[in-house]
Amino acid sequence: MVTEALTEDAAAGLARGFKALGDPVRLRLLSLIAARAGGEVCVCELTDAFTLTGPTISHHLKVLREAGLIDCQRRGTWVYYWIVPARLAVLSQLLDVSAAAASTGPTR
Amino acid sequence: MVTEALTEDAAAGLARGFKALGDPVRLRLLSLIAARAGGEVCVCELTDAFTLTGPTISHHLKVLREAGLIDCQRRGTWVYYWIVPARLAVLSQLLDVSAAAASTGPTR
DNA sequence: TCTCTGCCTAGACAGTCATCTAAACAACCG
DNA sequence: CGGTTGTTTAGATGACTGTCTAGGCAGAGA
Repeated sequence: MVTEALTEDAAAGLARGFKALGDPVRLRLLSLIAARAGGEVCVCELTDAFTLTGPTISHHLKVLREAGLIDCQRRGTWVYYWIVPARLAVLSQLLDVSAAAASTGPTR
Repeated sequence: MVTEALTEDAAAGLARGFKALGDPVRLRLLSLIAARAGGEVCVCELTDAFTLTGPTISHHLKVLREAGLIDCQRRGTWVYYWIVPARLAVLSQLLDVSAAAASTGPTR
């Protein structure tokens, strides 16, 4: 099992991802996009799900995008967002490995 | 597959966990504790691994503890910290499920 | 009891963040 | 071309965060 302590650089990269997830609004945005049939969601639908202003939603989407968790494309009038599964998997795996190491006991 | 959108309350609880992970120092602390043979680490060892002051490390440990990710106990002079695997597993699973939903296509 | 060491709390300070309003940009449609 | 709608950018503001220094509490040992 790979349970080495993180290097400073690795921790910084991963923390950027977790930090983006550390806001209830962004988590719900991610969840709304992930749960979406077709995998793509228009911004207007996301905005409707909150009592926040458009610019605020736009800001949160930008944070998620800059963290590599989602990506987007404009098609005509509308902008569509989707999940980047590989990035989520990396973060998930770190937690999974740490939890496993802790619950199954010492590594060495 | 369970890929419902998160409720506001659920998102708030989960975000508290991810927020605690969203700092490089805290991520490294968690990793150091998880990688530790025996599952427990003394604060003094953690402090030595950083160029930060004791109070700063203490602060970060408190944040992790209040997020339910670690727990601690004083035994004589020293305080020992350990991972709470169940909490990490919950966060890991959320990401895993979202990634899976996004990569395998529509849920319905 | 006195002192030493390990750890935490309190308070201060600079930097970051979530949110808003106002304004700009982009695409469609008359 | 002008107007309407969807989305983002810019700037402001109040709140929160990471870090420090100073000081306090807890346990061990002389």
